[in-house]
Amino acid sequence: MERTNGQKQPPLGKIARLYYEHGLTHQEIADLCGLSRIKVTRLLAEARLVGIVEITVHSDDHLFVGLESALGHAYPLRQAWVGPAFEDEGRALHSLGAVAADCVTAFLTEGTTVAVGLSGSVAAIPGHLRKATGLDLSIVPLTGSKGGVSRAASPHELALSFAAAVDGRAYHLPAPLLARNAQAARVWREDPAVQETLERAVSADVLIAGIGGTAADAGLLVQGLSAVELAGIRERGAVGDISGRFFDADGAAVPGEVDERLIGLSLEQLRAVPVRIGVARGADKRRALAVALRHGLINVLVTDVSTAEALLADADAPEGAPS
Amino acid sequence: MERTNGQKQPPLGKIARLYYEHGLTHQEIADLCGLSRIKVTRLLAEARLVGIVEITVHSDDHLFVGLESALGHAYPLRQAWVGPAFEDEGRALHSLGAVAADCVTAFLTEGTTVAVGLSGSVAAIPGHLRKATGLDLSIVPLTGSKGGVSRAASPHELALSFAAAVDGRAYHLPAPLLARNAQAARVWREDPAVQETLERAVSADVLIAGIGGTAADAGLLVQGLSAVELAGIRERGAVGDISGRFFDADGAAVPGEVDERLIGLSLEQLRAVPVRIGVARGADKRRALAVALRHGLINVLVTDVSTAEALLADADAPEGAPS
DNA sequence: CAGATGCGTGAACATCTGATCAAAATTCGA
DNA sequence: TCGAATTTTGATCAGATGTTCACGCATCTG
Repeated sequence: MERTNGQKQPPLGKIARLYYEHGLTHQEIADLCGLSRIKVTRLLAEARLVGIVEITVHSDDHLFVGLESALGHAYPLRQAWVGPAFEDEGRALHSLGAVAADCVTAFLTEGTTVAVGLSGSVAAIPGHLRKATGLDLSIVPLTGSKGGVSRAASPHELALSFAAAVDGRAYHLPAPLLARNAQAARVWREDPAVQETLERAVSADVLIAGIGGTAADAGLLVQGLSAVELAGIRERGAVGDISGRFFDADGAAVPGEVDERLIGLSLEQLRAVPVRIGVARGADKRRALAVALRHGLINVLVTDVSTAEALLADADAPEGAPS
Repeated sequence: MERTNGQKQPPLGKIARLYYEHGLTHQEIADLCGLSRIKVTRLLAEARLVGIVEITVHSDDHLFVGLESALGHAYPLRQAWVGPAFEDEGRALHSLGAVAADCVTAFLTEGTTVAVGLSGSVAAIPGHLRKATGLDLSIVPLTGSKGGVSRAASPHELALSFAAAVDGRAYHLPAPLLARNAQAARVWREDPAVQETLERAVSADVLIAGIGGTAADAGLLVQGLSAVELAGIRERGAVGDISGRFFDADGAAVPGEVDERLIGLSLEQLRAVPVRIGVARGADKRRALAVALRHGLINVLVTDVSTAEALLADADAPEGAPS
């Protein structure tokens, strides 16, 4: 009718530029391009999502310097990164991912190998990473993959996302997270491809993993276990897990059936990685985090303000169970 | 001196990051940092201004492809860059600067020398340029500097801004734009420092200048002339100027007292630069632009939609003076 | 020292933006 | 071919943002 050129989808770049560089309002762009305002709003959102629009903050400022250094004194840490706290779980995850992304980025240098664990928090990272071209980075999964519940459930998928985001190379660990039984697990571990990737993970420079609690929904791993299995693990003293390996209040491995079925690095092997970044937040994780920090399972902490404050409180009352 | 709420000025980087990376609202940041919402709004604006926050659009899309290619056919141009049109002069200038910045950037390669002319439009560019590190760029003024009315009035200041923005090296032309008289101008031109910079300008790879009209307020140069001088120039057939050199309807130089007093490249010397970017918009400039384009004084055009359309109309009615 | 001038601040307002929801269009399957 | 499910679209509205204005505090000036 009136529009002679209104047929094709207008290029995102044009819209984005009109908005961000030329300062037109959504409405003005809509009029100019023959679209509805809402459509422009959505196209702009897409442009940001896809990465056509990139917003960078050039600054080394840390967000909560005080808390970060306090944590560094209270626990044996190389670094702590603290982000804002949120009521909403979705926002919290998003934000934590942003902090974690800044954190890993700080550890990337030429040829760095990063091992990634299975964790919802870790899955939130790739979206915030920015290309670090020319660094020749390698990304390795820490464990096998869990049946396809959600995308985040597979460290392999995660490794791919990371690799795509930072322009690195991803390796595959062709095995399930949990084998049917101890016997099957042993078979998997003998697979040469599995062995190769696990070795690569052991010798990684940086490790990034979530910390799981032992509450029923505190972590992706826990969610894959039956109530019975979980109860057994708790009975044996487990307070949390890192990359699928449960540990007790002394930071020691918790043996058992689940542990034998799991395909991935052992706690001792994890310790071999010099930089061990733990990402977690929330009341569920408080106990597990405190232990992981105190016993050096984790080296670098990424968390939010409220968890950080809780951890500082725990540090003052070391052994007494905080309730 | 510290305020009662005990907060020192919080770092811009923190605020910017909370907003752009973590998605807090201004209000939330204000509460978190103990500031008023408005203050946060202002700090964020400052962060963008200073360049702590950088918004990049990764796209090669041109804004008005149709107009740009039409101009390319109607006039002997290498390229045309067209931006949106605005009622408001301030916005128009800002926007034109953004387009011009994209345009010059497209011509920057290793070791490029850019010569910058005296122009309000050109002055709007540096704010939109982004660092192109490692290119070893040189920025040279095309003319001497005008007495300190506004910052934009000095090509030297401009060259410095450009150089700072793209991380290049700026050269100085230590001379006034207009000498007291022809005699004084000759003396200035004999100065070795002046000669050296002028030579550098003549052999520049890219030239970027505004186009001035002959209306009383159409251009920075014109504003510095007396009504009598201006009348004289118009009588001799001048329709506009580029970098201080007036030209007539045939694109030929307009000699005279002003021309002799001016310190800067001649029209012929300007033509020696392979890429000649002209930046201008508005009804005032229409006439001058059409001539400059038709006779190849300018090689690459940066303008806005409405000026572009006017120029296309002029191209159809070549010689008849459009009034 | 009073008055003038400029800068920084926050309140109120106007505008812009993004989320929600319902209608329309499209695709897919029977 | 029709209908159902899914996606796309636009209207409405709540909330976020930015601008304007008036005030207070500081410094400058006579």
